[in-house]
Amino acid sequence: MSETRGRIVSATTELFRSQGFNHTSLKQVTAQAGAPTGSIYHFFPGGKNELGAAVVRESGAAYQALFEVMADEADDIVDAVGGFFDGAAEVLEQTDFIDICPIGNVAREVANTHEPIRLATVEVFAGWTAALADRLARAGLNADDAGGLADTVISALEGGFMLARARRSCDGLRATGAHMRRLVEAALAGDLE
Amino acid sequence: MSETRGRIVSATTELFRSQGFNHTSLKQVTAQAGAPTGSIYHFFPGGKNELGAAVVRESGAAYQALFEVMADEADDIVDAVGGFFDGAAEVLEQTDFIDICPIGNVAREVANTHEPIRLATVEVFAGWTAALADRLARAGLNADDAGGLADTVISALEGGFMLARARRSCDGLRATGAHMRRLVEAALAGDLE
DNA sequence: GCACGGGTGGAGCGATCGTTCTAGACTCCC
DNA sequence: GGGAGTCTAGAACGATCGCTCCACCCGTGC
Repeated sequence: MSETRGRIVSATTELFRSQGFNHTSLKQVTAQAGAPTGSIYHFFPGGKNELGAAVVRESGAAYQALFEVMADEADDIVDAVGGFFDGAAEVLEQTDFIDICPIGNVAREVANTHEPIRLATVEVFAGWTAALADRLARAGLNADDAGGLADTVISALEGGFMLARARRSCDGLRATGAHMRRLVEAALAGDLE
Repeated sequence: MSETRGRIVSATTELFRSQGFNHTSLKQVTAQAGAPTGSIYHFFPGGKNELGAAVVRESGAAYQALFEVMADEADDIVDAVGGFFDGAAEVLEQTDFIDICPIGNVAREVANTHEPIRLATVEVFAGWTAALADRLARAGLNADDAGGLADTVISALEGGFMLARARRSCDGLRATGAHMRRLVEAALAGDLE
């Protein structure tokens, strides 16, 4: 409805990307969004926690939509997985290693301290792994194996982000993507057990 | 030398584990360590940043030493990798998902905002991947492949921690460990290219 | 023209942050 | 015994935190 709400959410998303949840202040949000404090509390009466949860949910949904589009365009699920890692590496390099997944940032920060936001991250991860597992199952994997493999790919992606950003190099992330590609390939070929 | 310094570092390590860098206040550190503010600034004149960097470096070295011991005791590098994931999952469950790697927590928080700590995380990751790559190379892998595979395993481990802690379940972490085991096995068998 | 409600704008609250500073206790060498 | 240096102890500082509160603007329905 209101475009102000959208500006607040996207400004906060950007700030979470580069500084995480705890290091982002509402003053920074108001400055970057060009919105006053009152508007934040108008749209998010629960304050920073509610805003944080909304950011996690909405940008989580956006990433999932992006994955679906890329997977639809790819030749098969193997290429889709490999392409997602390569695409992420490219974006990371182009943005000077700032444009990292904000959900992963927040997830490790709040898991023990901000229960409502933790639940939002769980929802997002569940959506991602379900979307990937579904495509793996449609490619021929049984449901159990598809779930475990999806968890592995998402774990490697998030951990790869962490390593790439710390090092300011995407070499490891690309190598990880290549290994995930290989892993999916082998699983679909029936080499899993 | 001083046991107070040790108490400060280990108290901070515990706090970083469960709340990360930005959410940990020096007041909490003094309370948990039973040491006054003055002592923190005596041992770490650079304040919170210097303390944080020391915690990253020292607990990073401790994890590396643990890995070396486990790898020495394991039958081979394949079992060592698998065992490390399983051991981590067990510890996570026993500590109600609190005892997670503090370096990974801090790494994503500070990568864009606290350069000295970021450099400490880079050093630690370099030590870990070098230690793992060295064992992979000794098992027969060429140096390039060993480096890429080590990055993949460390990424999957850290990402697996993130997922496990958010979900409060280690199922995905164990599945990821099994896949890493399989990946190392395949690489050593020469199925890499 | 007027009342009303969604939304804007920002001053100011108490609490807490990282840090500084000074005073004192303890240990060791002269 | 005395002086130096190491370490402990915590009060206090300015800055900043998340948040509350209220005055105001403006489009819409009557």
